[in-house]
Amino acid sequence: MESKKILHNVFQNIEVGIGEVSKVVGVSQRQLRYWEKKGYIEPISDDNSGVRRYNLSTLYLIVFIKEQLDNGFTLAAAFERSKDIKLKSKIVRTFFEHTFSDVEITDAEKGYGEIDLGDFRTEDGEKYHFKGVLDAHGRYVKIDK
DNA sequence: GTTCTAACA
DNA sequence: TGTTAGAA
Repeated sequence: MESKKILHNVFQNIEVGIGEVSKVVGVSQRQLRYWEKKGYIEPISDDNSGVRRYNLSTLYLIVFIKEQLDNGFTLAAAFERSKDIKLKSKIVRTFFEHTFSDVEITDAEKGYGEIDLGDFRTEDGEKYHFKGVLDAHGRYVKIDK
């Protein structure tokens, strides 16, 4: 199997118990159960033991909500913001799908390189090839027609 | 020892 | 929201 898929599988199958989540993220178990009752988070559903397990994406959600809470937002506001972030992330991911196919290192010492961003088209259908460049001049894009 | 629900503070 | 009780 392709290593990319294996990794994806690994991350997809990571499960964390409520105790560990609580300890690591700094959210009480009581809060976690309350958020669940409110419908903001959901444990992995496949087991009927009644013991809560959370997957990676839920863990990210929990961390995000915790951060928002620390920044003074209410729980409801935090959740709304998480939905916003999730949608935006999806848009970005879709747009950049199958890009970043290659990165050429131009200066290993200084950490410079060129990222192949792939082909994009304009509204009119004209195609361009983009490269993201990082060098002594900073970061910019190169466009080839 | 951990996690569960429910209830009280 | 914290904390505790008693059970699983």
